Amino acid sequence: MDAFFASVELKKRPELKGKPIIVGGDGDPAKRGVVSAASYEARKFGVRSGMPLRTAYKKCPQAIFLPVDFEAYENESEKFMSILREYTPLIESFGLDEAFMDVTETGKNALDIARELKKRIREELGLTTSVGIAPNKLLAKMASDMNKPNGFTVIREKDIEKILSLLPVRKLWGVGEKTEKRLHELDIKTIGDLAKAPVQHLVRNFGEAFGRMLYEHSHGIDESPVVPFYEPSSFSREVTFQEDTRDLYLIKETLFELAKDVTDRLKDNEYKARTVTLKIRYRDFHTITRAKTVEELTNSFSDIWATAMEIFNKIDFPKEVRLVGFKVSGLEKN
DNA sequence: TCTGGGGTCCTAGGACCC
DNA sequence: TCTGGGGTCCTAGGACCC
Repeated sequence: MDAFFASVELKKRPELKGKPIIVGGDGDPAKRGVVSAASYEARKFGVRSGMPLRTAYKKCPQAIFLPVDFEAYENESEKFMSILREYTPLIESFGLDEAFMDVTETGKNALDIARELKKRIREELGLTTSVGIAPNKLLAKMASDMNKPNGFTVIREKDIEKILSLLPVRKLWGVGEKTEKRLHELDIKTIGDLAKAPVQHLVRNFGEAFGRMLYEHSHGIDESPVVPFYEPSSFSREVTFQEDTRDLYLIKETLFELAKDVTDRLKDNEYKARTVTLKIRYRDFHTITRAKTVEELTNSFSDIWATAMEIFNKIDFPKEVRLVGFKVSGLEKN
């Protein structure tokens, strides 16, 4: 889905159409928060998702800043996914606004399906999409990114090398900022350069799993199946304070709220957990996590909070805190 | 100066067991 | 005095994705 959060906001307030829209935090560019989505009008000013709202404001002060309205996006996402489900049950959602579809067994032409989907989503939801069609998930994902917005991109088997080789390595799925930098240090700038590197060289530099993945991905190889449902492996919540604090009561109180929330979600989804993790991010962005695993699976708030306090009491607070987080993992279904 | 929130997966090291 | 090799579980941190 193109600029999904921003596009849903425009459905709520059509009079804003054509204006630069920035969705993020609680919609106040003077406060802490980052851009969750920016309309293409805002992107012209250099606004990107992940950017601090304050920075976005400097780049585009005339933009309309709106708070994140998850409920609205979840609703729209439901409608989007159910349209996809009419074509195949083999759908793997990836966040609220993306999905992989395996249409191999539908007996229909993938391009026809894609054309129909784009049309229906435009007509029924009033939203535009960018579609990628390819022999595997990796290439479909990269294809969908190539001609945004309103894209329609096909990568055929015979064109894989030609299409990949000239792209910067950063465009490869799984290569972020850090890996890009390390690859540059190895004089690897394009996906073609990466494809020329021997597997062993990559494994030595990036570890067994990641090295191998880089090798395969650079050759367009991806055998991973479309998986319609994953068991969750953790539930968590975290929050950044508007101002850094050393007030231990405030920190503990905030953790308490997060823990209640997470435990409610644990119960609602009918899981029990064995591990509790606290996360503290200090003023200088140094971040620590401290975990404890108990013998017995539990979903009882008082058990979970007791474990959290055991951990909490061992944590040092030598400097101000900007974020606290609470997570449960080691899950099993009730 | 600034750097959200919710997830996943991987690695390295230590404890422990046979 | 010198102490292997394999496996599992746990913790902490880091990179990446949307």
